[in-house]
Amino acid sequence: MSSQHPAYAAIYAVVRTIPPGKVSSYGRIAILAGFPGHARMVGYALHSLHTTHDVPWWRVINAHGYISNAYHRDEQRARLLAEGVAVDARDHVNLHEYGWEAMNFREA
DNA sequence: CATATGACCAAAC
DNA sequence: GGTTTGGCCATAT
Repeated sequence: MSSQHPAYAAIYAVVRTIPPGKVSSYGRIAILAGFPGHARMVGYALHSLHTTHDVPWWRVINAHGYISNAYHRDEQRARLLAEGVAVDARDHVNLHEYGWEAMNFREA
């Protein structure tokens, strides 16, 4: 792998942990990777993936539940829909339904 | 080394 | 629902 920064490896590892049909946020990934508050680094790390398809980058959206990716939002929406995640016409995902366990405190 | 920009976030208005 | 502000840090120039 050609990770520029050591922290990227941890970020990628956490993103790979997201199960299909679920989504998480940049900030939450940063916390799980051991870098609370460094959400921006997560976004940069995922952007750095470019063509490397080792990581399910499409399962990561912003904390508001919206797709933040301006470059591949169409592809990201299509991939999420393909996994069963309902994406709104405004590229919005219901975090209460599809949010990953790590950010979903009510499951009972 | 200094600035600007960015797949962010939370609080405030 | 929207915008603005301050904060975090990696890259590019």
